[in-house]
Amino acid sequence: MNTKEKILDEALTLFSEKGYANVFVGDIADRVGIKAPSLYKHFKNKQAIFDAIIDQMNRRFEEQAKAMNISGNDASIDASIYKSLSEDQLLKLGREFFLYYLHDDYNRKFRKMLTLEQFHDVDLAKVYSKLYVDDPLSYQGMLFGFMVTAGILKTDNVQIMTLHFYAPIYYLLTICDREPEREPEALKLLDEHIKQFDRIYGREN
Amino acid sequence: MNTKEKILDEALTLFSEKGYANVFVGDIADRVGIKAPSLYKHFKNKQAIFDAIIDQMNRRFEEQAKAMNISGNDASIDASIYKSLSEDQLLKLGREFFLYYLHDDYNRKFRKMLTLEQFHDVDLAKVYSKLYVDDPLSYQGMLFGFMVTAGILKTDNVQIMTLHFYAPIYYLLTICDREPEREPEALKLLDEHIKQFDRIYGREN
DNA sequence: GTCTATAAGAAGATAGAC
DNA sequence: GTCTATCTTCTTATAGAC
Repeated sequence: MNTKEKILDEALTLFSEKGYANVFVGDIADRVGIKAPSLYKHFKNKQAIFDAIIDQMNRRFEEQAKAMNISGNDASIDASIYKSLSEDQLLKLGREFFLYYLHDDYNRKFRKMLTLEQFHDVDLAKVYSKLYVDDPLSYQGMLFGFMVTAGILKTDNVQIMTLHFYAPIYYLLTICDREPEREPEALKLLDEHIKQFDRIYGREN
Repeated sequence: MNTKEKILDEALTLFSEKGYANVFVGDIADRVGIKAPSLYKHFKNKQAIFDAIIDQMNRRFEEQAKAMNISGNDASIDASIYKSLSEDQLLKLGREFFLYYLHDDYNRKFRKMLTLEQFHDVDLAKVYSKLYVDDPLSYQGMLFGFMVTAGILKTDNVQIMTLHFYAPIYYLLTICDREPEREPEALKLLDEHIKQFDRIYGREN
């Protein structure tokens, strides 16, 4: 990893814990192993570091979205995976999704940073809403839509069913971001949530 | 309102929008209509203002909890209100609860301030979790418990049922805190959520 | 309790040598 | 690209008059 990347990496770590205003250029430099003035050879100023992190996330996200479109074409293939979805499979998928977002360093730090900066301006509010509200809901909603069509799930309001699936997961994620020691408790609730979700919306009903 | 109270009030307004570190003592003084140094006659320093806001919230919360215990004694009276709960009544109650927390200035500002400061230290994390995770869930869970006993609601896992009720409400609240212009959309989803909740857990099933 | 003046220090950023 | 030295500005907080 080159110096520029290392700066972004360490800055993200600090921003996610302390918030932009509480992180000093010197703190970032310390962690990178250089002096503060050297940092200005890589970025115009402190704000440019923050902006670069946001840009980087947008790029990664678009790549990921593109990769999903390639693997899933019109996403009906993604749904076909779920064609014969047992409760155990649903649990496994839910847990994997949850633990990935919780434990993946980049995802966790970026989410925490945005949490602290979401009210700072309209653009950041929109980024937060896109990443953690609208996109997960519309993607998950699309998958659930296919599953309803396939008769795996049953509902007359896919949007609300998706909200019922996703909102508790989001809620448990915010608990663990704030108090990581509550992860076991959250995982237990996650399992019970998914089991109950399956009972409510699954084939059997 | 005396000067000390006005300082707390204006400080909360600013902290909730910009975060503690981005608010300067002079900003608070400006809004109060005094000069920065005068502010130090009322509070030892900037941190003391923040701490006083937290203390004030704790006091208000304890008063409210006490008032609920008096009016509801062992809370079984609260539950009796819901004895004959129609979908319309559930909708009305849910909407009132949601709009109160969203529009009440003190609640909204305090919640937004804590959102921005929740990772700053363990104490603030605990305050956030108490106010917006554990207490709502245990209080709502208690009410739902009575309603299950009374046969108004049906479930074999009250905790998860409560999570299914509360998590979407929390989720919609965070959307509106971040993007107030999305309130109509959130209210529509709130209504559909509660209707669906009633269909899932209500008497009829 | 409020003011003006000011101290004290922190933090962002630049200059210029290497 | 990194460093030391330094500048500038901003911010908290105090001193002391009224």
